[in-house]
Formats: sequence, C-alpha cells, structure tokens
Amino acid sequence: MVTIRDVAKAAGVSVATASRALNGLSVVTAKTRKKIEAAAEELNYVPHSGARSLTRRKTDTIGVILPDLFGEFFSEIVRGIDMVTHGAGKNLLLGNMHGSADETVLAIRAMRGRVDGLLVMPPNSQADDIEAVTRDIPTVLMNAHANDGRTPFVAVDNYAGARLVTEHLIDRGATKIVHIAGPASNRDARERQRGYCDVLLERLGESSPLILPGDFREDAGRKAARLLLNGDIPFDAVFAGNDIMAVDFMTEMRTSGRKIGEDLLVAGFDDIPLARYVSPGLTTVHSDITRLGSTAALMMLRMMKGEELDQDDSLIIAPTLAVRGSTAAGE
Amino acid sequence: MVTIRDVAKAAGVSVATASRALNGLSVVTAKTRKKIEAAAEELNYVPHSGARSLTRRKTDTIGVILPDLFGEFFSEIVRGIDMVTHGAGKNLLLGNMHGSADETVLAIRAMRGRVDGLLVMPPNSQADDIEAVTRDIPTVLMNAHANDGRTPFVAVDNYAGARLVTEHLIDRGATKIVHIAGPASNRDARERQRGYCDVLLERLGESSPLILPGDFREDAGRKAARLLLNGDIPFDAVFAGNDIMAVDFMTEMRTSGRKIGEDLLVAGFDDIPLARYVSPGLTTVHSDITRLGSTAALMMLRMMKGEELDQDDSLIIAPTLAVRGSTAAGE
DNA sequence: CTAGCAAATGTAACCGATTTCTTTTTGGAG
DNA sequence: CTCCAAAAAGAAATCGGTTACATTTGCTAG
Repeated sequence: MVTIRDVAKAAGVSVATASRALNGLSVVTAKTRKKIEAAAEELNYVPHSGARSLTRRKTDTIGVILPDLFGEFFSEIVRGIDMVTHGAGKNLLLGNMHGSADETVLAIRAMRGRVDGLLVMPPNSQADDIEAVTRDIPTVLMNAHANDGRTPFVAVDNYAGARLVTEHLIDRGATKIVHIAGPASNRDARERQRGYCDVLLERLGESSPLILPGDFREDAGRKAARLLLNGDIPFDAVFAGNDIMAVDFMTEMRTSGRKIGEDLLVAGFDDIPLARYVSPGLTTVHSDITRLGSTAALMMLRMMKGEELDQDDSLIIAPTLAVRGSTAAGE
Repeated sequence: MVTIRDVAKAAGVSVATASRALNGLSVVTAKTRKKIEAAAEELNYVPHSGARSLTRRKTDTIGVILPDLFGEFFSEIVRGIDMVTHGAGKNLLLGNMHGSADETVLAIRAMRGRVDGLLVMPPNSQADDIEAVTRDIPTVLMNAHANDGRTPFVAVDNYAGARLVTEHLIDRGATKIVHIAGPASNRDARERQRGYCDVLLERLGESSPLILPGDFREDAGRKAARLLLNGDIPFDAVFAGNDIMAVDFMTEMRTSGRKIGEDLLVAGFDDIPLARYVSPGLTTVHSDITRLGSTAALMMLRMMKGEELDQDDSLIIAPTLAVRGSTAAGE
C-alpha cells in the first residue's frame, strides 16, 4: 500500500510538501507540485481516507440509519439524500437496524468517527431511545418527531393526509366510512387514524367510527374485506391505513362482485407505484418521499457547515391527494 | 469528544490496559476490567472507528458502488447485501456513480482506506474502466463480467432468460415475434437480444428477425406499438427487452383494441412488481435480485477472510419464467 | 554585496486508537 | 523470607495522514 511518504520520497520532497501539493495548497511552487503529482500518478497513490479523517476531524461522510431496506420507500429516500449529498461530495454510510431499538443504538455507535452527521429514521417513528447517542453529533430525524427540543426533523404530515382523504370520501358522498388501521405501535398509523376520526366527528358528527385492526401488510386488507362481507355492518367507503392493505382489500372485494368506485369507495395512503396500475386506480395520499430525503440531507449539510439548527427548523411535508378511479362515484 | 486516554485516566490505568480491557483481551484482571468498563460507561465512551481502522488495517466496512439509486432493483440488491453483511457485523458505504465511468473511478478512489472490500455494479455492465482501481482491494462485480480473469462476479444470465421467454412464445403458437431492444450500449440488452435471435434461428429458421430500437424506458414501448400499428408488418407476439417497455406497449396496444394474450402475445424481462398487477398479467423473466446481492456479499466475506477467489468462482444466476395472462393463448 | 523579509520547504508533533516491547507486580516454590 | 517465573500493567512506537513551527531559499532594496 503506497503512502504519502512513498510519494514524497519518490518526488524528493518532504511529506509536508507532498501533502500540501496534493491538497492544492497554494504555497507550493508549480515545479515541485508537478514533480509530486507525477510521482503520485506514477505510484498510483490514493490517500487513506481513514488516516486523513483522523487529523482533519471530519470524514465527509453522512451516516444514514433506516429501519428497513424494503421497497420503493427506501430507495426513494436514499435517492433524495444522494441527490443532495453527492453534489456536496459526501459519502453515505448505510446502517440498518432491522426495526429494533437496541440495534439502532448499536448502529449509531458503530458510526462514531466514521461520519460527520447522522440521518436517522427510527423504527415506528419513535425517537426516544436514540437521544443519548446522538448528543454530540449533528443529527436530523426523518419521519419522526424528537421530544428533546433539540433535534430537527423532517416528516410527512400523516394527520393532514388522513384528513384530506377522509374529507374527499365524504365529498364523494360516503357516509359510512370504515378505517383499516395500521399497527398501534406505529406513530404514523396512529396519526392517520386520528385524522380520520377528527374529520368524521367534524363533518358527520360520528363519534364512534368503525376501525378494523391491521398491520400494514397484505393479509390485513383481505381479512378486513372478509370481515365486512360476512358481517352486516353498513359501509359505503373504506380508508385503509396504507396502500398495500387497500389494494388487497380491493382485490378481495372485487372477487365478491362489489363494484369499487361505484357502490364502494376505497382509498389508501402512500401512493405506491402500484396504486396507479390497479384497476380501478387507487385514490391515495401522495407524499414526496424523495423530498423528505433531500430536505433532511440539506439540513444536515447546513449543520455540518456550522449552522445551529434545532427542532424549530424542522419541516413537515404536506402530502397531496391523488384521486383515481377507486373513488369515482359522484363525479 | 472522549478518547480512550480519558477513560484510562479516569480508571487510573494506562491507555494500553484500557484498550485491552475494552477489546476483551483476557490478560486483564477482572478487577481492573471492571474499573475500566465503569469509567467508559460513565464517560459514554465510544471508540473512534477511524483511528481504530488505521492501526487494525481493517474497517469492517464494505463499499457498494451502484450505477443508480432508482427503484425496486436497487433496493432489492442492497437488501440482499445487507442480509449477509449485517449478520457479519459489517457496515455498508454507499457510492453512486450516476451511470458515468469517470465517476465510478472517483467513487472507488474515495473509498480507499474506508472499506475492506468493494461490491461494484458498473454502468452498462462494462467493467473495463475499473480494473486498474480495484487492483489492490477485494472486489466482486455485480451484473457484469470482468475480462481480466481476476475479479469474480455475480450476474444474471440474460441470454438464458431471453431464450426461455422466446421459446415460451413459440410454444404458445407465435411465429412472428418482434423484439423491442434495449440500448445497444448496454450489455444486458445485447445479451437478451442475442438469446432472442438464437432461438428464432434454431426454432423457426428465422435469420433476420424484426428488432425495434428501444432504450428501456416507457416511451419506447409506446413508440414501438405505434410503429407496429401503422406499419403493415405481420406480427403475433412481442418480446420487450424489459418490463417497463412491455407494460407501456401493452397499454398502447389495448387502447387500439388489440386483445393481449389472445391475438397478440406479449412478454417482458425483469419481473417488476407491476408485471403481476397489470391486466392481463405480464409474462416475464424473473431474476432473484436479492440473491444477486446476497451472493456477491457472501463472496466478499470469503475474500475478506483471506480466501483467494478469481473469475472461476463467479456465479451466474439462472432466471425463471413467470407465465401470466399476456401469453395465455394456446393454453 | 549583503541585510532583511517573504515564500517555499522541511521537521516533528499530533489525531485516537492498537500492539510490541519493557517493566512491574503477583503468587507459588524452595 | 527469598527468588523466580508468569501474569499484569505501562511506555512508546506505529498506522497515514495534516499542520504548527522551524528552517532554508530566493529576491529585493539599501
């Protein structure tokens, strides 16, 4: 492995001069710089970033910690981050805590000395556990609220999104709207449910809405459909906590002969790519996930430049409604 | 920032002892170890991985360099890698070269000293440019063949996949099969086209098959459809170089009243999630992308343990056929 | 021609860990 | 109670860079 000392020796200069030349410091003569660059080229020298970051006290690397590496959501967020950091010449160190809080702490610890900042998306949108670990490193939370008043975050407004979609269902004539909830341990799921409940109360005076349990996975949609088909609860619309459940709910309903978009309205949340391709298309809440990532990255870059951000600099991304065939009635 | 010296001082021992205790070396007395661990805990000490990797000459990090951070393909491959590396306690340093060969070299250089090994997926499956840069670091190529006889790779057998799907079309009664090609600069695209051509020659004696140009993007499918609808070339089946083009081709064809799966068979390549949800479902070639990632990671782990792998240890993943409604005729 | 000063280069300390080599401590045998 | 080997702890070198400080060089001005 060729070090800067080898280069210096080959060029007949001291390591200090070599370092200065290779880092573009202007104090070096053009002639010696040439010599050094030639030697470096010749020896195929690449600086050891580990060593460099030790003295420079910065790594030009941002740690990204995500609960899961699944699907579109993940790639969109990473793409958003990369869009920003790549231009700034930063690397991304990926950490995956597989949804566990303990592992989150471990993942963060493992990054000490390797990264200049942390973009963290805590499992279940719960940021409590990580506060201690992120105390002395710039941190931006993604899709989670910190309750330490210190850490800025970027999040999607799940509550507003749920309100949007629920109001839309009512506008389209629905009066008996069932909600398929997400896991209670998940903050996003709770916020969505809250938005739904509030609108139902405000617009329909409904204080005890029908909420079916779910877990954000496919089966939950199917189960909910069976439950509704077998029971004799009246319903004319369903708002599922996410698109996966909504799509599966629709599929199951359709096989039972229900016409979705006509006698039964369905809406979801997330706007997964699938939503526009099922038929009828699924009305859903669209969030700009890429922007979530890029905004978080932008905030990180500012913090790394020395700006002091705190929770007040957080950004809440307002989602929009993507109206499709599954709520066509009333048009 | 608390260093090991702080811990040593707090515990009243030397840094050497502190280091040994914290690394679980057995030569330390239980009593002093307790003291040191208490001090470390107290000060909330986390070792500086940069410094550590400098002496240890290893980083426990694997560099992953991908041409793009788009979509399902990307997340599947990273997930596959993570499945393997996470268990082995390795971190992932993500590099994105945005499809450019120059940037690839830069991305790799930037990783020197930060990673113990490299998983590289070169743009357009061309590995030529990176050989020089990866000479002194364990490297596994993903979805690309190296021609230096040195670097092992993991790749999907595009040729075999194309043969599978073409044979399937013929088995279902097609005799005039059109191919919508991918970009000529892309090795995968060329391999798929080759498989198609070979089968057409072998099974139908067709030596000058009809190949429409394409670029793996949506528009290409639509354009190809228009071309076929307006021209008077006879055709009864289409094999698109990837699913995106196939789906769009289908959509366009359907709006013109052609019944897909009956008077016109369509097949694609990749098995994107969408393929099963369009209607009719798209027959396509399915590759286990997660496995591509995990296999590459597994090979990397072996190399990092000191095993010497070369090109002969490469793995070519055989794809399978996912038969759906778009090639239903003849059943 | 040389003093004086700025520019260029060199020397060596340092970043935070690990590890080799020494020194000190410990405990058991004689 | 001494001595000695083994065990434990410490001192210092090292990894590969950067940079503060010291030194040399080169030029200008008196």
